[in-house]
Amino acid sequence: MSTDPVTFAKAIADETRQEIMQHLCCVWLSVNDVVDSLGGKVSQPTVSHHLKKLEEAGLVLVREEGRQRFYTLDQAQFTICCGTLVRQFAPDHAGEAAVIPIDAIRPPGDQSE
Amino acid sequence: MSTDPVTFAKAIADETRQEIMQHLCCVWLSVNDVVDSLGGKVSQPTVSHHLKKLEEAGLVLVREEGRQRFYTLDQAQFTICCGTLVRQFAPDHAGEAAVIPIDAIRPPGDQSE
DNA sequence: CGAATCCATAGACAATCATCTATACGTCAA
DNA sequence: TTGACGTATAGATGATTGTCTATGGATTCG
Repeated sequence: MSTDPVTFAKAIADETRQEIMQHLCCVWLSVNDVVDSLGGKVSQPTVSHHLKKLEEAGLVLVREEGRQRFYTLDQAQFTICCGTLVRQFAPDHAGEAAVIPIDAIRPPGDQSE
Repeated sequence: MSTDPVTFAKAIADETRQEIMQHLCCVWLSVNDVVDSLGGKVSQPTVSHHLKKLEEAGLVLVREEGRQRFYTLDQAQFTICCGTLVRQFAPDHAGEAAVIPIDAIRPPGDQSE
């Protein structure tokens, strides 16, 4: 149900897949829309393959409509996975910094710690 | 300097490496300590290989002491990477949920959306 | 019905990667 | 200095994976 950290990491550990995720952020796109958004970088079956990976990891929402399948990034699930990562591997920072701008954590020029 | 999301994801996208990260969380361990902590799962050169990967991704801190090398997980850097992920792929959730317990986001049995 | 469109699946191939054994390098101790 | 210890590196191998072309299944339209 809740994706384990290894599955989550493997799902997002590819440049093309992260590009796709970027394009699926906040919008619904059909498979061909995704193919077009990548500007001929990869073929349609390759896009389908990546979307399947993301779906298996529970990172996208799917809506079927006629002969088309629309995908969008599940931001809530993605956020949950990142939260799990932080709690598991950065317990000293859980509860504070996960979404704080970098400069707020390490001011420019800061040498301490 | 600041690890990009693809490099970060690839660095943590391995079960053995996540086990190592778990053991390096909040403590300093020598290479052999890490090998022992894995209970013979993998060999010493394999551990060195994984530690190198983590080091290249900027996820561990290293301290040399005589003929030993001590490693520890860089929780701050790890947290920064997770924050970058959330801002990039879950902008609607940046600023809120990254560290909120799952049940607070999706109550058990919740079917909505 | 028949053709076109959208997408998934199958199979092949190359690249990446996790792992091992063997070995080399640096450090410490006797 | 010599040997033991801790770690990194080199090279080989098997498994995984990203990508392609070809094709099949399902839906829509004329």
